[in-house]
Amino acid sequence: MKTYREENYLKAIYQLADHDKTKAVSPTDIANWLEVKPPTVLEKLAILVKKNYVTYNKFDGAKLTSTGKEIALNIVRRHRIWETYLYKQLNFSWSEVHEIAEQLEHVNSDKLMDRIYDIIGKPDFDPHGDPIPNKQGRLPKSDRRPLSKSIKGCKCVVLGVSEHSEVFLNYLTEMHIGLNDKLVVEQINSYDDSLILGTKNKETILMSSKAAQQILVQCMKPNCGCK
Amino acid sequence: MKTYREENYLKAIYQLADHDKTKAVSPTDIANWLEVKPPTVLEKLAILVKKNYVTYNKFDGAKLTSTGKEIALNIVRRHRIWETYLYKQLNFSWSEVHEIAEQLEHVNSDKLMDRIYDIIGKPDFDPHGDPIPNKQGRLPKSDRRPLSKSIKGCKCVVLGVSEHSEVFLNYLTEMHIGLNDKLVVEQINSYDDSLILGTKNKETILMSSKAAQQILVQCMKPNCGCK
DNA sequence: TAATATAATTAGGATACCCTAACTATTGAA
DNA sequence: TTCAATAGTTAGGGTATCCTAATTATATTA
Repeated sequence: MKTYREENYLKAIYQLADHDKTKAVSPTDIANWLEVKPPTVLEKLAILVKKNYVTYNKFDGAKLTSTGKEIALNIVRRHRIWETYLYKQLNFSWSEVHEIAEQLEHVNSDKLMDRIYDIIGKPDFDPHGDPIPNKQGRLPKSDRRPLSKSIKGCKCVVLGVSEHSEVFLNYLTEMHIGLNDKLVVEQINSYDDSLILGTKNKETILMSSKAAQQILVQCMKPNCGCK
Repeated sequence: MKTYREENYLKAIYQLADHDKTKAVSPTDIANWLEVKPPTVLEKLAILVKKNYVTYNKFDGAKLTSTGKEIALNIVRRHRIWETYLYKQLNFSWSEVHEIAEQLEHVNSDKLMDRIYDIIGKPDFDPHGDPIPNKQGRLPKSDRRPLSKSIKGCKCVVLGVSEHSEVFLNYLTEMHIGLNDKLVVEQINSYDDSLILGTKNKETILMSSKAAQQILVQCMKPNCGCK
């Protein structure tokens, strides 16, 4: 029996591991992520280990087993499908969809997910540019990389963001930067790595390195020389 | 804090009271409805009473307070809006929608409900003729009454059903009786209160009193004399 | 490296929900 | 009206989630 909480623990472990692949997922990380206390996490981890969804030890942290990963990716799939649906079909803004999808992702009906996925046109990526796992839990490939790794002169398309906070998303909206927009890197200030960008409206904007690290882009030409 | 279970208890009390307005809603009724045992219900009732959502005593049974009724009607509203949406927009069959709506009704987002309600065209009734409460918890008026209360010669329109079981809905389909169909009561057998009905295809069918009690109709003439 | 800060863990509790078994009150039928 | 069936209630548990406080282990840093 997978409860709503259990799904959230597995998803949290997946997302934390995905976010920083070099770092072990610690009980404290999970606790902060889910806004519970570490002992609560320890207790749940013991259960997840017993169910063979997770392995855990102090040094490697929590790791999903293949079964656990399958469940987590299914929730991620549902989440991203719902986000796309809310954005494309129900006219929610980029910054609104996450919270509602957090609830909808736990609705258990494969048939419903199939219908929704059909309607949005079976995309490989959600409106944030995050890949939608397929039913088998496989992720589509992409050449997305942070905008901060561009070289001068690079022309690229915005495919997503790494940070989903409302503050950041609102910042992008104010800057008139949205999904699938084209950007041109006109200048890179070597002092602080800030970028001067040309945007779709022929505006020229200055962007900090911090922000550029969170924007995921793909070069428009195959071997443009970006890292 | 209203949990998903709590919402279900309030909805159950509302629906049981609505279904038979003369009968007190007993703990056993609620237990059967929610598929739990009576002591579980008693325990929850004590909590709901303390929260002032419900009053309870052995003789009057469980009754919703105005606060409790408001919550219950909001859940009913969500449920019926989702059912309509699943049926009209996502092409689910009537027998499929209930189970999925049971889950979706607990998703908490007024904005989402507003969008969904807009898309289905802000109807007052769901496809089965059940009234959709407005945001203030007020039910749209209708003169729906059981077909079984018709007098001989009555001409009426089918507006809904009181029973939503698959068996019953399939029976109606077989009998070629659907929403908005016109019926004429040609004869009433006083022995068992069964009815002889004229239907849209000029068929004549016999219907038991049991079935007629579950079909909700409205007379086509204002003062036709039906009870 | 010793002192200190941080993380992991254990112990002990609380609440929400759900149960069975036993007891009491009510009702309904002989 | 009395006895048997049914409904309501109480007592006592169980699991899932979550907590605080205290303890132990690990890391960091002066």
